[in-house]
Amino acid sequence: MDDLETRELRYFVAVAEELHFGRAADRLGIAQPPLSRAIRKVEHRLGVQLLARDRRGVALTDAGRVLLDEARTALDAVTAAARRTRRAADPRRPLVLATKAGASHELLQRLLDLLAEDAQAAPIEILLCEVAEQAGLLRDGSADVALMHHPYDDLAGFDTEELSVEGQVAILPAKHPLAARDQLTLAEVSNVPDLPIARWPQLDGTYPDGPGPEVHTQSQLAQLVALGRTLLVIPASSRAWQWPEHVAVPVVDAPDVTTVIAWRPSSRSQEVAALVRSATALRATA
Amino acid sequence: MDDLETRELRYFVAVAEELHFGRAADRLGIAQPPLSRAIRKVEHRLGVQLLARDRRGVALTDAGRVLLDEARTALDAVTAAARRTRRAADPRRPLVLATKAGASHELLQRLLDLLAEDAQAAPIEILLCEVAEQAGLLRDGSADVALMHHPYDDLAGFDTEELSVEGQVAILPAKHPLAARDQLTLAEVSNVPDLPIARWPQLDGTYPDGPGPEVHTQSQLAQLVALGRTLLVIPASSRAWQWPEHVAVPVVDAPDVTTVIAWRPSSRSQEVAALVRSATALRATA
DNA sequence: CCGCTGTGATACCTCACCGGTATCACAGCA
DNA sequence: TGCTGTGATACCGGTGAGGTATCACAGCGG
Repeated sequence: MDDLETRELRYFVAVAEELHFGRAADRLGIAQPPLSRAIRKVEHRLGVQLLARDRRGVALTDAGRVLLDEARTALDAVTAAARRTRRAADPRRPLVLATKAGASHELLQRLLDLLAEDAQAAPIEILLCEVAEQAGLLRDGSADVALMHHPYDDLAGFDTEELSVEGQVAILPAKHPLAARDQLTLAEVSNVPDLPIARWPQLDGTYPDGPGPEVHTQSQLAQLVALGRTLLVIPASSRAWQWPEHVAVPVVDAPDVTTVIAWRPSSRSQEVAALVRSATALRATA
Repeated sequence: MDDLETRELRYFVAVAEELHFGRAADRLGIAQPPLSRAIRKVEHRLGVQLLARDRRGVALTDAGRVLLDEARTALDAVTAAARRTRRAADPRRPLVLATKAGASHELLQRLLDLLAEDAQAAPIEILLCEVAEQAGLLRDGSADVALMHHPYDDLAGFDTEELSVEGQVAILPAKHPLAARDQLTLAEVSNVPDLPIARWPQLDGTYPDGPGPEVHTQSQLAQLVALGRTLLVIPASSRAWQWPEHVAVPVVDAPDVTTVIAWRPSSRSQEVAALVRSATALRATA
């Protein structure tokens, strides 16, 4: 079997992301020539052209795009293997729960309270992350479970249990005329000329086109709202947005958001199973 | 980052499976001393003891068990990366559909007929496999989609669409008294002294205890039934079991079996999506 | 008690290959 | 026609993977 080595995968990902051998080599901490050689070797081994070098720049071929995607998940799996093994050997390892900072605050609080009461429960560690990071953290073994939100997050590849369903609110600058309303519709908020929707980076790191400001952290966004530059529509339970300059107005026709607890389906740990059981028990008391 | 190399993962898996450095080295085609060194190095790098060597034999530690599991999936992901990349570069690549030999025969026939009519549809290749192999084939990129059966197969980690639901039948030797019945119950078939249920290998390759014969392919099983040595309960649509010496009797209280089409959630290929759409279209006409 | 066998670990050597430096070939551009 | 920036090539040195020979030790049969 002519398996690729993880080193080769790392190299390819670096080049595919930078689209520049020099910068990629820099990022990897090696010189450019060995990197060029390594990539050619991979191409030769696979019998496939991955990069189109046309003097002055590099572009991904179709096959290269596929490998970029596959290599990322394969590398995640490899790091996860090391991480989980180390944690398995740690006698007092806490479970790591990843969640978006500020989201589902009350639910999380109740979950932690419940676990605190239960002397049996494994210790738990909260890993707060930015939007849409949870999937990666689960995949590379940085987290054991995550709170995620349908339809915002991509739940593909995980097992989930539904925890709660809630409506959404628009977060507006307090001074804006719309902030005085006691309810809004999607049509009303989706096209406010002086409050264009902010744009998040896509998977490849580039930003979609549009009039709104570019952001990649929640605090940036919170500040932009406070400054009266944008608005957003989020689940009602989110607590990252309670600045004095913010006003939350229910959006009556926005799709409901479901908070779920997610974990890797192959996780056979009883601790994870017990945690999920505790979390779902909260539903009854909700 | 101290990522493990795939070579190291392969080495560890070999030792963990053989529980014997010499045999593992043999299987890997290298000598024993480098293998010992490589494993020690991994243990040192992770700071974790993976194997308990106690003179005369090797045993897995808890952490070792975790790594064995994680390493297998990581290696699958790496092989999948190479395989899918190669296939992406192949202009006339067919989609590969994995299914248990003999199962859901009519459904498969109708699906192939439907695709044959559709000139647009990508060419498709059928990969027949033994019981429970489909998950591995999907994971390591050998197959794009699979027909799987709930609750028999482990669907964890895949996206699925339900295709059909059916009852189960007992397959019996024609000469056996129970073969004359026109229906049976689970209680009746589960404990027939002269027809003990056959035993399949578990994940680790060992067989569970019990009176029944050990099998690992369907044809072995088919023959054992014909010989009057065992019986089995399977979905009504299975066609691998129509030997003249076999009789199928409905088991009225057996749980229904759902045939699903499954694929890797991260698969972004339109061909796969189109195939799934075709398959689900069959439901309406069923 | 003494070999004998089978285990993994150790010692030591060799050479492949990874990575480094220097340089080339070439496209854009003043 | 140089200058700059790109990736490819040439060549060299050191690390480390893998080989052979051997050890240390536990069982076990005589």
